[in-house]
Amino acid sequence: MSESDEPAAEAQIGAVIADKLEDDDGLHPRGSLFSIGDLAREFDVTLRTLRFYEDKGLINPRREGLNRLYSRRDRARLKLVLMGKRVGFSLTEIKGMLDLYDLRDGQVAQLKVALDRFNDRIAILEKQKKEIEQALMELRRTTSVVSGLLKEKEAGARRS
Amino acid sequence: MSESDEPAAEAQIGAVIADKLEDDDGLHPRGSLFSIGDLAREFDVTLRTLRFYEDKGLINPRREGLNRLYSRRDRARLKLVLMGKRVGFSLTEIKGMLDLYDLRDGQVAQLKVALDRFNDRIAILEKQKKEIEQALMELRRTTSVVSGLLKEKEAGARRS
DNA sequence: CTCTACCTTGACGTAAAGGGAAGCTTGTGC
DNA sequence: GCACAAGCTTCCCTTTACGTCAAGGTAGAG
Repeated sequence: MSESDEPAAEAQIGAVIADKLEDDDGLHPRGSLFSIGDLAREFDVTLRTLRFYEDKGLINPRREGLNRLYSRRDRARLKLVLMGKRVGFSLTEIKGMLDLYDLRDGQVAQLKVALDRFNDRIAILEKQKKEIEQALMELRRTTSVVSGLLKEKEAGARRS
Repeated sequence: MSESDEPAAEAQIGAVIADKLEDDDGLHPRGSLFSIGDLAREFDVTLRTLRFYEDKGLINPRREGLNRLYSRRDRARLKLVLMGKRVGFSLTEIKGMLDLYDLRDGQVAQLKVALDRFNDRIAILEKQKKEIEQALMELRRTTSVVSGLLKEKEAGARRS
């Protein structure tokens, strides 16, 4: 239950939002910069994945020659992406929300939109949960029927 | 709560297994035969789907010239396929189980295998259910954080 | 100079379950 | 004699989230 190990293995959502709000774009001289490998290790994703996300417009690291250089902001975006994935958003949906953030005109409106999406997702997840519960019931019924049949069959076999 | 309407719209699993055990292969003269359209209507699937299933080896209707002719057995298989889908098996997995049935040597062994698969599925579904519950928790936490932020922002805006 | 590790782009593959459309038959009824 | 309904086959398209080569660049270690 310590809290200093595994810095962001599970990316607390609170921290994500917090990071998002830290918002140290490129304002200060040179914050912490990361290589693609750094982020891959930290968040346990493959390099391919990071490049893929970039290709999809989810992250936009600068270049140092050919190599990608990720800022803290890129890192925060990645965190958001991964948390989005965990709760079931598609990359496209996530991009939509990230793009909204980037517009950051009033911010408030954007947050409201995000909030709505979250609530939609919650509804969807609850529905899926019910479907799974349905499936579970059907399966349990089935297994009990089948095991009943099995017992009959075996009993029959013993009698013959 | 009546039980005579919607014959198989939801295919009771008990009935499925029962059908499977009726086992009227081609033994008796001429049972009931169905056209592709018949089954499509009865189970609310498209013709495309039925042909697709055939393509995947899940059903093997005979031909009357070019046209497909489905036997009661084909129909029972279809029922199993659809129920398998409902509980989350892939078509490939379903085919595997159906093929086992067709080996019908001892039958008992096959039923045991099916039973195992069912239990595996149950485990998977339970896991998914937990994941969904996790996601729900994360989302709920997030929404509360975000709506908290929103309130702050709005309050701040009013003060400025 | 050569290894090795790490990085790059780009194209193609994969799984799942069909959807959709083109274009040909066949049967039925008027 | 023709339209219309149903079927048939074949082939390509879709979505999601990457994995997997291919083919080569670059930098530091020894």
